Amino acid sequence: MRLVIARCSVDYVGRLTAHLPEATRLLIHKADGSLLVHSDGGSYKPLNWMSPPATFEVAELSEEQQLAGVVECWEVKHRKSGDTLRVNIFEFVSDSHHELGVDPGLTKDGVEAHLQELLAAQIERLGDGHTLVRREHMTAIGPVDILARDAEGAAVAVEIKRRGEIDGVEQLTRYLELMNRDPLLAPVQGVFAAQEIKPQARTLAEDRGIRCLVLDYDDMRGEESGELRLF
Amino acid sequence: MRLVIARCSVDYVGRLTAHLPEATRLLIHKADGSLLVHSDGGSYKPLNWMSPPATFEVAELSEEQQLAGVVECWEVKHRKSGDTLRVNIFEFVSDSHHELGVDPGLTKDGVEAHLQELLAAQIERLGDGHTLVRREHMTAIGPVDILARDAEGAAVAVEIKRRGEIDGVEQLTRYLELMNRDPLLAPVQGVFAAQEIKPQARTLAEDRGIRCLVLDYDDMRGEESGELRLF
DNA sequence: AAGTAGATGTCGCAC
DNA sequence: GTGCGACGTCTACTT
Repeated sequence: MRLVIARCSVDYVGRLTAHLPEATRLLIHKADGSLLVHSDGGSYKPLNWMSPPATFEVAELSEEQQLAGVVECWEVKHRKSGDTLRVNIFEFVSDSHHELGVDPGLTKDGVEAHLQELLAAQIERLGDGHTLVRREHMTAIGPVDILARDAEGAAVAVEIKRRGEIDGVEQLTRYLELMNRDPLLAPVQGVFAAQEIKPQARTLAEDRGIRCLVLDYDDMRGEESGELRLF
Repeated sequence: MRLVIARCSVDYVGRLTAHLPEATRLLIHKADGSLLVHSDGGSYKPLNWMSPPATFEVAELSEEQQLAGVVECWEVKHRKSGDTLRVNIFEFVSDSHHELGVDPGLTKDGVEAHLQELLAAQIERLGDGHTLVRREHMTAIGPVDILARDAEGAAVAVEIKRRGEIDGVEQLTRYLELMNRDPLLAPVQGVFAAQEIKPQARTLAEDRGIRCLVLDYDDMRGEESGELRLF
């Protein structure tokens, strides 16, 4: 990994064209050929970048570039799409190289999968007398998170999200449309379950007769550990 | 901006919990308090990070940490959400600081906005005799990209995307539902226009009576410059 | 290879 | 601030 602090301007030509005027920035050139251009602010997204796999080349300086004060020009090109990042360097402030080796990578503990697991185990949160049929019930257009039956034995399809937004309601609507054509299931009641449901999503869901259920993650985890203690 | 190359492990606790085992990485600590943890590969997304605004603190080392060989522990906490990133540093390989100043920022030329502009100017691409009513026609749930009328004077609502996927069809469907309740507009014909339309999106659209129109960006730009030459 | 749904998405704009 | 759509989305996973 090469780290360069330099006064530079940057031009990107690819899916769009973009330009960064001259300023001092951090340039990160990774082992896989990718290049990141970072400023001292913003979030993790670079001002501009080239993703791997890419080729890195120090380009010949045109007379125009030399007159403008460019001391080095980098041309980073994507191997497949041909997208190009051109960096005009006016001054090197710092330039270093470090061997990092291959990273063991991130391990994460998801939330949505855990929510599904918890709700399947605590299915009565859907309402008294509810029973679980199965998780990931397959339909022609994809799996419904949870299929259950209410106290009267009627089918209940549950879509689980960490944050409930309109997209999730649309998804559940498509499932319900399909499932309600199946005489063995119909009528199917829809439940939109999430840690947090956005007002617009709730309005859309309720307008379509879909019930909204806010899941308290901490509470559910508490109940889980409580159950564990009993055994 | 502080740049540190260090052998470290990282733990994130926030919307999810995640862990990075000990390895040599690049740590970028920005002026706004944010921290990025990068490996020598992957794309522009860091292995782990904390977005601004955040507080940075060098934490006391527990006995356990000292025994494990930790020489310094950073605790970076998000000011609002309380999400925390803890970096255990086992060895400093490099440590430097640079003043970058405020960045003038990126200027870009978009594509979707340009497509809308071009289609409005070349409205006959919708079909012979079509006329433009307006761009960004407001409805109660948001603006329709283009409202036009066909040769017979019937309303045509156009949704434009760079890449046409199912979401876009759902969006247009919602607009059409609403617009078809307006006696001044109904019946409204839907057109889903994009540089590229995914098969599933096309199937869904056509199933709902929405016409699909593939836009040739280069061709449209060519016609635009051709028109410019005439004047 | 292509399609789909999720993301600690991030970013920018309108209300 | 919240809502909402776009993004050079990226990414992992399934078909």
